[in-house]
Amino acid sequence: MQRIPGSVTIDDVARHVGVAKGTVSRVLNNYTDISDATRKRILQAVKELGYQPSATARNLKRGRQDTLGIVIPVGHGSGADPFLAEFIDGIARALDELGLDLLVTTAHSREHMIETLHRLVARRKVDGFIITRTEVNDPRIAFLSEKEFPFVAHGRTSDPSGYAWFDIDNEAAFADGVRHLYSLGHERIGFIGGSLELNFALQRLHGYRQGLEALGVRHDPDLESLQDVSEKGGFAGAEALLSLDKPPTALLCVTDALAIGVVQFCRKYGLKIGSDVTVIGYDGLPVGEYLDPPLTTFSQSAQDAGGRVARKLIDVLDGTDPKSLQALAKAVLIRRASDGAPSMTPDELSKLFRDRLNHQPHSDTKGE
Amino acid sequence: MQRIPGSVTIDDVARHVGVAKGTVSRVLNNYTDISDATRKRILQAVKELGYQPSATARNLKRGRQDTLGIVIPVGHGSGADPFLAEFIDGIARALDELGLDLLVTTAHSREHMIETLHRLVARRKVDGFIITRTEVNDPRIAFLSEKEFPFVAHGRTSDPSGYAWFDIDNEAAFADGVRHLYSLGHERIGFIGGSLELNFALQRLHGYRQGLEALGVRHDPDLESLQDVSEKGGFAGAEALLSLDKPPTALLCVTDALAIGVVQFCRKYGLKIGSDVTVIGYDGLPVGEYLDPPLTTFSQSAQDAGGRVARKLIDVLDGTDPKSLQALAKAVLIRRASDGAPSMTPDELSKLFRDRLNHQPHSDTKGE
DNA sequence: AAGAGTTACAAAACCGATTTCGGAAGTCAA
DNA sequence: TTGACTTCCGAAATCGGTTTTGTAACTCTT
Repeated sequence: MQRIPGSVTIDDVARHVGVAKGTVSRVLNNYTDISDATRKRILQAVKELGYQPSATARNLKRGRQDTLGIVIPVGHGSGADPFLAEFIDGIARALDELGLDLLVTTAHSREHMIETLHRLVARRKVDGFIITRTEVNDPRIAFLSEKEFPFVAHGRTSDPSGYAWFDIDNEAAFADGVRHLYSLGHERIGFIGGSLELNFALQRLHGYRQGLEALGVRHDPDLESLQDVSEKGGFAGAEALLSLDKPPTALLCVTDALAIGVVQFCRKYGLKIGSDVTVIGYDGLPVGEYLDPPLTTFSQSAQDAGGRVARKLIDVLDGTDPKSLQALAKAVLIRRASDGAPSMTPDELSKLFRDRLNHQPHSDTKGE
Repeated sequence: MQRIPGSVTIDDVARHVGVAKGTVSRVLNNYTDISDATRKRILQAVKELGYQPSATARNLKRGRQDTLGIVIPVGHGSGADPFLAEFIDGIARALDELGLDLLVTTAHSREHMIETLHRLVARRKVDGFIITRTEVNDPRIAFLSEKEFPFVAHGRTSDPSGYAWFDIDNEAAFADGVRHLYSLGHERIGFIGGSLELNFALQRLHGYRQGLEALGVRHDPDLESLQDVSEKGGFAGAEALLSLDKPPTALLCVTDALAIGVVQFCRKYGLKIGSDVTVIGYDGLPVGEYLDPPLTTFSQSAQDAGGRVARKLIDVLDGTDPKSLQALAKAVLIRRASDGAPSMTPDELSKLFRDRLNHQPHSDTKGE
């Protein structure tokens, strides 16, 4: 009863032309056993009536939804993750070209995420999933694998062998980062990371250590601070590391958000970024460009990643073996202005910082 | 044939219990004419088999999709709009509570957007639409209104009488902004706006002018610069206005993106923000907090707006008269640190700026 | 104890497409 | 002519639910 008004069905078209609805369907789906004359009349009627087949009815019969799903984690009111925003943008663009749509849902906890996944799979609202921010042991991937439900991951898990994924070579990037900082003259290089359940955080930590080892330096656990992957976390991480007796002169952060927090911290205490303290982020977010100084960061084009991942998932749905759809890309270091040669030794930095701590902190905190 | 493996249907449940499938359906939909014994047996079987009804089949019969749609405009590779990201986040959170999902698609041009809208409506993939960034004469609203397809707008059009919307009182906000700047001591106040086809840009311009009028100042077209609503636009706008013979000492920008561009510009020429030049943005983006200095801005909580708009659309779908679902909210000025009393007169500012222009510009531009 | 109501469910129709099946009409070879 | 093939399309089954309709078996009335 409450039908959408003006919605024309295949029966309307069939009646209008005087054929069976099956015939209309065959014309629209390019079957060959239709005479040219009839085809033309039907096409004409379709155009006249503005008929478009109901996605629902078609899906019911076909068993496909032409829709992909993504579940994004949300914190408590913290605001959208800019990386994910770019990523989703990239997915949607890619899907648009293929006539598919993207279903976006949120989850506020790990349980909620699995629950949502479960619902969407069981109710068959989507044909496949895109998983982001993979964890070392990811319950989502376990769930979807077990259900044999198509999906693709952005990032790997501890065992990346059985599914399609796209990832960045995080180890290589961070090893490079260490080498880069070392060549700038930094001897003590700090690391601000995130929960080691997040695979990218773990990989970047490994890369950081590998980079040090390659230089013959033993990694110092004191220089590794694990925090919430957010601006607040970066702030806290900077505080922790710069308070050390022998603080690092350079900080390698696993995300731009963390790096932004570090910048905040340094600004608050009047430490000059790019000389007193060097900061490097990761994500290549556009925001970084507008920071003062513009943030040096590893870029992986979230948008591009979204597009790639979407296309991989389409391939999976088309029957390609997921195992053959695994790809590793390199991150590129975008040097802006937050890195440079150290202006002083760790000891001097420590002294400077303590000085600043005792004075009224630099008044650049927020007004009202 | 290519059915999702392990997908259990209502028939499976019915057979398992030994009842008709209609009976199962009635149990699941809380009909009363079922004996307790049968109800229990069916519920038991449902749990045992892990049955969840197919959304598609249900939708086909019900004529509803439990899905809302949003079409977001995307530029050419420019990156995601942070405001929209927050907005969508807010929508998705609200919908999650109600068991609805959000379909996100992109459109790269106005025509493409209408086309996408058309497709989604005709194929009935969504029950209603959320329209953002309304234009003074919005073809999307015209289209949906004519089709009598449910929708809600974030922002109004020139004739806002016939549909549901949520908007901010842009005029009031900008009039307030002018008053605020004037009270800080600014005599020449500039305006950096966007295309006047965007209703919010038009309204904010009106508000700006009203604010001036209320102070008995006649608005000066030279002080109004219309740009692309982006960082680049802000940069260009700042350049245009600060190059005037009598430049404004304060710039009111219609979005934070523009304000960020202004900050960039001032940084490049070594103009101190909050004293030499005052900048105020609009959107209350979290990013603004991390700028140096933190951006003073009108906040309207994109996330909150998303939630409100979503709930309004639900109400429309539930039969509430859209005309009764119109709401105007106030923007709040968040004072951070980019506004302050002018440190000099327009003439002095002009001289200072010309000086800086002739020297090598301050070297804070990006390194490679 | 007969007619009137309930109760509790089975059976069937329906939503709007796609796809299978089968048959009428036309074509061709024998 | 007649049987065998095509060509073209109508009829019906199907996807997996929801909703309507119908009815057997009880329970009340009076």
